[in-house]
Amino acid sequence: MATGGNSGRIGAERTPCRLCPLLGCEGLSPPDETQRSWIEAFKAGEASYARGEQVMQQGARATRLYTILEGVLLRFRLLEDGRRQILNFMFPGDLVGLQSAFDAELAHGVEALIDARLCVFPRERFFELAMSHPRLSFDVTWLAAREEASLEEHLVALGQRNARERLTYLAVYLVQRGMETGVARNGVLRLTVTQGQVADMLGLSLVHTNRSMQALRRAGLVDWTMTSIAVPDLESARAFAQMESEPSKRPYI
Amino acid sequence: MATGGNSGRIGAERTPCRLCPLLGCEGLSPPDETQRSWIEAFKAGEASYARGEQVMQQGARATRLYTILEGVLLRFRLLEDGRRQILNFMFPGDLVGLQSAFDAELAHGVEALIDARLCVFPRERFFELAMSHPRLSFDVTWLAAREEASLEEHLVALGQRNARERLTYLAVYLVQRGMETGVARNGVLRLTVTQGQVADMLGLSLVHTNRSMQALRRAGLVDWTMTSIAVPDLESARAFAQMESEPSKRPYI
DNA sequence: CGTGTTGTTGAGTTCCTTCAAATCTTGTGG
DNA sequence: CCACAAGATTTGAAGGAACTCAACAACACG
Repeated sequence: MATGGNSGRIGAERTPCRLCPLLGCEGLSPPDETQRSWIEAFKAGEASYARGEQVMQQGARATRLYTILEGVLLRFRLLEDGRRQILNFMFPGDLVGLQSAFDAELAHGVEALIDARLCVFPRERFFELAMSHPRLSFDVTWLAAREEASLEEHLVALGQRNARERLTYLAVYLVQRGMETGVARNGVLRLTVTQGQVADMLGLSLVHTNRSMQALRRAGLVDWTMTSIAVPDLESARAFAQMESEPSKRPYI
Repeated sequence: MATGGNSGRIGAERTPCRLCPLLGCEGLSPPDETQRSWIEAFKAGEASYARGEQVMQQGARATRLYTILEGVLLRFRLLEDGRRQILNFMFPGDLVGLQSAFDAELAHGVEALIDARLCVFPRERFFELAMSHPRLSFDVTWLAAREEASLEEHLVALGQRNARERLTYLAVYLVQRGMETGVARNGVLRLTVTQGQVADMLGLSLVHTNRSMQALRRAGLVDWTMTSIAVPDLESARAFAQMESEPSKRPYI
């Protein structure tokens, strides 16, 4: 882990958009013919990253824009003294590096939580695309708004909930996103998230995260292990964490 | 306060866009001729809200989209048991109700922190605008990305900082935004934000918020009173709260 | 077989919360 | 203009949630 090396080269393989793995996802509404062909023209290639590799470096001025074809990434922010805050987890269909499309330097880093395959778009053509294809641009805004909604949920969790509530909140959030994107089934998400990562996401210490997880496991609410996150009863977990709304369908690039 | 009544009627007054008060703002880059005329055509009128009035109701399905001409709003999220999380403060030039543009029901409420005047756009024509004026649509995406960046900052604050750091963070954030939008000068923002509101934003108890404020006042870092927020030395305050980047300029609607 | 990462457990401390009550402000109506 | 009510700030004291420090066990990896 923490290999540091920024490999993730653009590979020769190039899945044609009509075979895009995202087409099979429940939670996504597929683009129409014309859209697809334009996306295909916009696409620069694909890139693969191994678990733990950096996809984007905080502070850098990114030149690419990505869509996740498969895998899970995480976005985080580092502070000078070494503390870090994980901002969000990113699933297939999510857009990576929107900020970078607006020429500012990246305020966060992105790394692969598990092996991932990304679809690459050249940043400099983003503006061009937005101008020539308002419909796609609109969808991008939609995605941005949805990401914003996620962050709001996280904010509510950090601001208003205690450790155990935060943990169940995050478990439900992840399992839910996993189910939408075909990564999870039956309330079980097979994904390796270390307790350290959870702690950095929820603003808790590692030790307290550990103890709270154990409490939730004993209570039968959330079973978060090294290799998977399981929420046996989503409804009661939602009730425990005071969660309400379920998310809606979305378009994708 | 908490007048409850949702007045805020669309008034007869209608500032022509070429006299828009936002044109005077340092932090905003003005639209060109064609853009302005299209915005003007899109505009449905203006609405005024008194301090404490609800602009948008959580759970409702909003029919309007707003831009703030003057005043400050706050966006919040209520939980069933009465807890509330303030998500963000909104300043002149900000877009209110973007989420509602995507037909989902509002996950947050919006209320006027001080008397405010808003520019009203009909929600149902938003899509139409996006399709016919990609440039403006692009700017909206820009705004959404910028709001997202704010939320990320808040998230870092709640997740990684202690009470006093959070308070100075918020003070700096507010004063900075105030200066960009012409509401603040010289590190002083004349704005009534109650300690209860601060507590609800930062995820702290009212009592602890109070004591931490006093500590910061004694330390000379932040002087947060009933009527204003003052940060004598922005740089040392930033250093204390471990803040780094300054925000960039932005377009507006 | 050591080395590094992750998970687990114990003990003591700090930060923050809760409860409760007093003071100060603000607004309102007589 | 004063009295009163409602809201906001302030202060004290006690309890609890979460943190730090420290050590050890389990596991993967080369």
